[in-house]
Amino acid sequence: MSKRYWLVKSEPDVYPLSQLERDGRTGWTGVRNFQARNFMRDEMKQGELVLYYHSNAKPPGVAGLARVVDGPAPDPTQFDRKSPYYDATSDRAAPRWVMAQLGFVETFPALVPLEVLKADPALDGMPLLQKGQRLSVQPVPAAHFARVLKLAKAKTSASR
DNA sequence: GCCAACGTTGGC
DNA sequence: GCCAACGTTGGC
Repeated sequence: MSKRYWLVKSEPDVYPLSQLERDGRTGWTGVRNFQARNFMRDEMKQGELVLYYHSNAKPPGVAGLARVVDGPAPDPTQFDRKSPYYDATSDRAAPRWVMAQLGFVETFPALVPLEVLKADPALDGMPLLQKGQRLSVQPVPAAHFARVLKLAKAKTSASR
């Protein structure tokens, strides 16, 4: 089976890519959407690459790369009464929410802005760009993933 | 700050 | 099972 590619969203005010770089790796806690959970639980495999997207940012865009560094694990915040992600209905014996485990890979030389992604015909149909999509964890078709990397590199050479 | 789009909840 | 109300996401 070939590798898949992913995208995760994070608000830079909350957990920017630079923080993942400092931490090295992190549990992707706080996801409370079933579809996103299912991707993390069932489909994200160790070693797969992840576009790290900054949402609610100025401007929003892809900041760099992360990697799935381990299998999924129960999200501890669901059992933490002090956490905003606490879920009183989750059973410890069968936790409802899981987290992916992500490691830092690289920060792009420059952010690839959402505006640039939208303007690129090669990215037509990319899930991120679909109207109304809000998934914080989502798949990225291989061709789109390669294209985003190319845009990130193109920025580098253009800035020299 | 606005608001469109979406997911979830709960009354019936 | 339907659907209105509500809360959240996230670009602008």
